[in-house]
Amino acid sequence: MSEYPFKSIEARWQEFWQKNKTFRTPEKPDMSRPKYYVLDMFPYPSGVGLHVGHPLGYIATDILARYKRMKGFNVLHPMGFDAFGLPAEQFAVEHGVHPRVTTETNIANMLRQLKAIGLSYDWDRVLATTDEDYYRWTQWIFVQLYNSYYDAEEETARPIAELISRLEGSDSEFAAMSPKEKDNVLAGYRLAYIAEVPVNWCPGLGTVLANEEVTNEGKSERGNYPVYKRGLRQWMLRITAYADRLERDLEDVDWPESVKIMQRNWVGRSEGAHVDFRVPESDDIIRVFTTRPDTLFGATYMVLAPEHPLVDILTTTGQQEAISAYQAKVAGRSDRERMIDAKEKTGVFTGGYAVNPANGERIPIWIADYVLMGYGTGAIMAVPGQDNRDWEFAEVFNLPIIRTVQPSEGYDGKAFTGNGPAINSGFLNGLEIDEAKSTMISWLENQKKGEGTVTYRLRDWLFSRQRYWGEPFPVLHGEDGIIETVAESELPVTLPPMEDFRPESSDDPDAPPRPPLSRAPESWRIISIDGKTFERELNTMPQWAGSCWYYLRFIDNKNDQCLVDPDLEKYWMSGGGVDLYIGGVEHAVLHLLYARFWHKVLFDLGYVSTREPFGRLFNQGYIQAYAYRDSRGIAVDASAVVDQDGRPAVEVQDHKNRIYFYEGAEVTQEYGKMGKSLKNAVGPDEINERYGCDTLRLYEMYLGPLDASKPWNTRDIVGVNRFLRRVWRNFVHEENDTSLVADIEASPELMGALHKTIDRVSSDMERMSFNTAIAALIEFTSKLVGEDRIPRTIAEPFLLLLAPLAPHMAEELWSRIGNKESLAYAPWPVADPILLQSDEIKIAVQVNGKVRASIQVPVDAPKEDVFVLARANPDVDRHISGKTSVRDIYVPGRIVNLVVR
RNA sequence: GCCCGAGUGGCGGAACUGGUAGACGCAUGCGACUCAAAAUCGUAUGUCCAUAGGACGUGGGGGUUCGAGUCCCCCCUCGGGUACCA
Repeated sequence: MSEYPFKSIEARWQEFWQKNKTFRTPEKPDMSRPKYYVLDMFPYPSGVGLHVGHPLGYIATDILARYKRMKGFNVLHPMGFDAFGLPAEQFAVEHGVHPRVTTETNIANMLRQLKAIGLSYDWDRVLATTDEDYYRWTQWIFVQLYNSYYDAEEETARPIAELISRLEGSDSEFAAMSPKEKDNVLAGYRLAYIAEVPVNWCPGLGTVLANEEVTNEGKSERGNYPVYKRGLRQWMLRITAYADRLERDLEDVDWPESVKIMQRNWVGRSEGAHVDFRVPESDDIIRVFTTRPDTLFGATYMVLAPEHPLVDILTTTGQQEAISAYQAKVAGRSDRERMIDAKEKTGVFTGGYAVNPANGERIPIWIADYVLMGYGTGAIMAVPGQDNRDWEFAEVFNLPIIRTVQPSEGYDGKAFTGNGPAINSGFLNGLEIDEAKSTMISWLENQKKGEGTVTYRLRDWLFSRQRYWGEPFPVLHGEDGIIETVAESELPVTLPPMEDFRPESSDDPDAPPRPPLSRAPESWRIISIDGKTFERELNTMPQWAGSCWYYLRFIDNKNDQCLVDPDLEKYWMSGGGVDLYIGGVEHAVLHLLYARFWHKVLFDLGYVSTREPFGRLFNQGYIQAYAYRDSRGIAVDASAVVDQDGRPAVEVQDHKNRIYFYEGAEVTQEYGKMGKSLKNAVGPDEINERYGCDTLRLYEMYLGPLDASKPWNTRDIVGVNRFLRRVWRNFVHEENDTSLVADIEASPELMGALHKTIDRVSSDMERMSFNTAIAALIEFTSKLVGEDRIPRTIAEPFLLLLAPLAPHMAEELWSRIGNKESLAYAPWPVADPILLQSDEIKIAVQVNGKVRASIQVPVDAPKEDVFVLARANPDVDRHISGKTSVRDIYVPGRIVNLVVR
């Protein structure tokens, strides 16, 4: 008896592919052939290894890579690791193990797991963002950003040197400045610059925290230290310069419409006006941005963000206490929490007033947390008549409401946001909104009280981190405050060896940050060039940096002269960039926007040939699983959670009336994306061991459509395993292990079924509908069960169809029926159109839209004949006899509908 | 809060362009093989009423249409993102 020996088969073929470098993409490909660049979003090499959610996308891209090879494409299908980042650093802080060691161990383990799934990556192109010869070029790109500015007129990045020589020549004031002053001016232009921005500062940990690392009580997730909002000098990247292009060029890419919409909303272009409100008896001006300058006459009060710099000046002595208390309350909350609670309107009157520039009225100035410092100017004019949030605020605090747009007839709601003529608005009265806007903008401009403007929700990219395990900035700070970038020949600036990776903590919330690199040996920190002393930048880059351009490095990963060879770049990126990029929709905005931004800069500077990096994007769904949170709202390791009877949560999670505990403390259950955030990962190794990776591959694809999220449940896995065992029995004799494939003629029925299967599987491959492709193969396999011998003309095409999905079994059977070569590059079968045709088709007959019968008709039967046949059917006749015919409908090849009364 | 998705039998899902809802798989029932079990093969399986047959049915409510899982409006629930998790 030979039961499907998956272990030996899978080991043999994985070794074969590795030894023969079957899937290696030549460094110099034959460029006369079409190319297909299929890319996965690369993983973080976590300590727990791959979870079953990762391979969902990887198996899909692998199937396509294998399919495209069989279709004659040069395929580039690489894999790498986004290996800088917090967990390795955190582990280092806690256990004293260098992040490099942890990272290398984790990568080795994940490589083993990836290879064990039979993924056809070009293993010679594996890279990690932590490789010195990779981050050398990440730093190089940073230098390009620093040394460039955005020419808004020409809409392109240019070398800053061009701007300097222009200013030196035409601007005498600039020419006369000291180097330090010039630096300050240029910082206003560079694509990389330093600015002070508000952050969640945790002095106890000596670092900035993400919103998710801050608990509801304003404490740090780790260590429970207090967290403060404070300004910090940070590296920023001027992504806002590209806002328009990032929005506009979405038109040219084949991405899910929802992702494009999210990116457009994230960029958040809005047209409107800046309006200046004067503060009486002072020189202070409060500038606001509004999308509705036409409603200025209805601005009855102003609201500033609690952190707005003018608040302290405007606040009267009587209000001082209330204002400070409110500011303190708000400071401990994240922007997100402020927005979630936005329905509950809170705020405090500053005691100060401003003058409405349209009508000269004195209006009160409030502070409230629904106005965020990070958007617009951090101040708004409140127009309750036309804005819901303002209306609600005005109701709570008894502020005046003036309608300045005539609501439509019968309108009895609160704020009116629809169209209508202006009222109570002086010179605007009677004008429709669009006209009123432009009239008001010209008036403001004439009066020097404001101007028309476009703003974006998008903010510049905060690019520095107070961490060790990231790319060092190739930046030197001179004693005189002058900044210099490290010479290209000196790159990479490698991380110094260290034993203590903690940033310096402090009890003083205002103490300057001392990131881990401040503990680096002086020999690293301080360098001397031409007699001048410099200190290295002590911050590092965020994890986003390395993932911003890895798709380019895969094209030419060994190049030590430039980041990518131009000819290779042109070939692999032709046709609009990466041909297919698969990853989770969680990257819809940040990663994809950052990568597009860098790509556009590289395009402007002439290093890449396409405007966009990723021509086609596809989001795979999530594998979801139960997760658990403790009383502070922090996710705990799901595998260590037990119920009240001490049973592991994974065994009872579907049961009702369970209470869950983690280390003795009660936790709450929720359901969501499998991964590190929710700490609910399940690995693929166990399934591999028990059923083999061809089963795992098929199972993950058979779970449902690729873009749908679905729960992880191993119960159904036997189904696809039975399918593979059935295929094996069809091809290999159970007793003597010999091939059952023979050079005999196939029946016309079987041949017809095969070609319909070829047709179905081929179109399913094209539209990435792998679950239905597998269903088609299962159906066809059932038809083979009764056959003693499988005709070769059936067997070979069938194995080729199976090959991308279950490559180990396909290769094994392919070789057992006498083929000497791997099928990895064998041509994909083509369905014979003649065998797909049939003379008769089945048509459903409806009466008044309800199906009553189905009839066989010739494919080309004329309408009238079909109606006659339909009426002749007894099941139809029963429903139409005695009734008047109103209308007969025939959709050829699909349906008959007889409408009667 | 704001932005983006999803919701179809007991379960995972199919139905690609408005045209027979439930392909395929799991689970379950029955049968064959077997001393027996496993494996395998065959067969049935949306719900309700029932004799032929019929009514209902794609999260809920309304609408458009000869015909709606699919299009439009309102609502509910769940998931993703919300800028330092990536």
